[in-house]
Amino acid sequence: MTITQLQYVLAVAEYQNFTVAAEKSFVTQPTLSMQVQKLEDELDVRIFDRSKKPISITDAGKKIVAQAKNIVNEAKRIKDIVDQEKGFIGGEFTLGIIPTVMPTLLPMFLKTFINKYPKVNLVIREQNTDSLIRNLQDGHLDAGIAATPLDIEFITERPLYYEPFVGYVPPSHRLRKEEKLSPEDLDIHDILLLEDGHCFREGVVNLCKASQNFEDHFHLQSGSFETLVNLANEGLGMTLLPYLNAVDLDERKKSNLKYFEEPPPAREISLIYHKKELKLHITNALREVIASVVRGAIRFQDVKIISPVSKNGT
Amino acid sequence: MTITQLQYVLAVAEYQNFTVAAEKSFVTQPTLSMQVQKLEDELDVRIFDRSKKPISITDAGKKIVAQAKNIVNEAKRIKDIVDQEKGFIGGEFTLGIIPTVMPTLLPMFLKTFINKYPKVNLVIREQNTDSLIRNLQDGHLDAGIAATPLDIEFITERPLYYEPFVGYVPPSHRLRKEEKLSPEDLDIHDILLLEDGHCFREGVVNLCKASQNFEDHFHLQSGSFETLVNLANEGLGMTLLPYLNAVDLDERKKSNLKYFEEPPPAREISLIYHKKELKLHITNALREVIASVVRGAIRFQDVKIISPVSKNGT
DNA sequence: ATAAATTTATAAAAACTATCGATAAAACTT
DNA sequence: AAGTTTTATCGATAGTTTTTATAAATTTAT
Repeated sequence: MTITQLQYVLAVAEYQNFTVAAEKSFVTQPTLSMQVQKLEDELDVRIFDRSKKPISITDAGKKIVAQAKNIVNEAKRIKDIVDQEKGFIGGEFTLGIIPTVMPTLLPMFLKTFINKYPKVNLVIREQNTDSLIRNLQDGHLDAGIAATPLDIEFITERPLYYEPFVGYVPPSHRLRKEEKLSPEDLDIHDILLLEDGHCFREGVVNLCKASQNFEDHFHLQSGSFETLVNLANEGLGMTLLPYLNAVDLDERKKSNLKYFEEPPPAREISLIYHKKELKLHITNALREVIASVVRGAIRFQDVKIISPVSKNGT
Repeated sequence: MTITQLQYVLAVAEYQNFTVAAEKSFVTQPTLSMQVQKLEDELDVRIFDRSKKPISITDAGKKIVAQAKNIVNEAKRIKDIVDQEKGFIGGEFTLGIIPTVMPTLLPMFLKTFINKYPKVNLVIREQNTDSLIRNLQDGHLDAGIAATPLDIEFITERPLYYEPFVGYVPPSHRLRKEEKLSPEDLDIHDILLLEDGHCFREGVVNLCKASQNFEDHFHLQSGSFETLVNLANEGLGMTLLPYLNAVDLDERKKSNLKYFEEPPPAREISLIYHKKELKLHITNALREVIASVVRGAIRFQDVKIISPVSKNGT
């Protein structure tokens, strides 16, 4: 049994087709077919059922594929271990970012990072917190950026910055006359929120919960802050924006912003990664780059951190 | 990088010597040396420092060896997966048994098992509960036999039998005149106990705790029941024995046994294994064999199970 | 300090294996 | 039923692992 054979098996399992799998593995079809056969002979079990097309995986095959994935992944990590030992900052690095952070944070640090560490092949994925955690666990992500604290056993959280919430209050809104917002003033029923799954929503819900007894139903949920702002302008209520999104608004819309009293409620944005610390060198490099660019953009000493995790265990 | 190369590296790491490692790997020394070199070249890092003898492992090497162990172990499991899928009962199976169970239980089932399943290469290791749990976690053991309940997240417990405690009370002892023992009569200060680490001791301590407020100091601790019995005969106190140890005593000593009132305090002995259920077929076969031989030796309906785990978190 | 013994590295030859291109066989499509 | 797609088989070839033989380096013993 060789690692190559396992990789071939994984390719066939993925593409459900020997010819395609061979192409993707950069070998000819007979090469791949023979190696898969050899492994099947050695284990004395069929992994794939080729009697019909498209081919299917046998029961034993499913378990073998699962284990093969495991082995091939662990084998790949040998290279990471060596890189880390050498202090080499390079190779592939996959970073997941939650949707409400992505558009504002990514442009701030991306250029700086790829210039400073040109040998890192940075792969960015936009994912909500739940899939982010799952992908960190099974090794599909090397690190993630999410609202914290999450308090998950196998994850290390390294705070990057604290981002206050800012109110977007259109002229027609009852809170328009207030100089500063206070969490007690908020009414969850006239705040426009992002759709479920975005952890920013959980944060806002928690913020309102802190001052009100709150039942779980909303006027409306949308997928982007831009939509929320436009809906607010239509008189459908107010909305809350993270600070970095708020400063990105055009001048006309900025006039509708209302800040909170000190200390403003804020979300904690952290770099999170598996406690196994597999690519710690790159992770640390990333953290320093982000921290340095954010330091110029956000400067708040005293904030009140709002948890992104819903209390009733979503 | 091949699995063979990783195995060679592991052999060198284990024997700290290329020549011996080659013999143990059933290849010649140049074969092994060259493959290790090839891997070092591919990773571009020294794994072993050969400049002095005996050779030593580099820092990077240590990490590579740890990961290689992982990979090679996971690779071995492919074969297990296939065996299990086929319902084949065979291959290596490593079983850990706690010291206070080993001498009485092992002779009862070993012959039956190896006759019934001649293709299983059973490896038995005597280990205390703590190392048993550790070895189950890192895959060095396939199953274990220990006093339960342990209530450990990743472990499945399948009770095998309930073994009552029996008092060994020498003629001079104050409890000698009693017909039956009762937990309330016991005084931890004149019970001879096994040394720390044997979970049987924890069970007895818990039994006494149930009726007394108990401070942690003992007259004496020994490593074997035989010593305890002999010490008891010297007038140093009484001791408690598991039922199967008690019935193994010679006739003269048996006269000093005193049973508990119904329901007698008892320990639960279980077959424990990782929730991953890697060799479930063999584990189940083992459980059935043990359960069938024990059924003839111990027959109690109503017992009071004493936990083997110390309450103050040892 | 030098010789002997032990251990690891190197070199060339032999055995073995993965890969390829060409082609046959099987299964599916129309 | 013919054509298309997909997988298996075959022989040739390049590449790799392994072995035997031997050299180089290191340690131990005299």
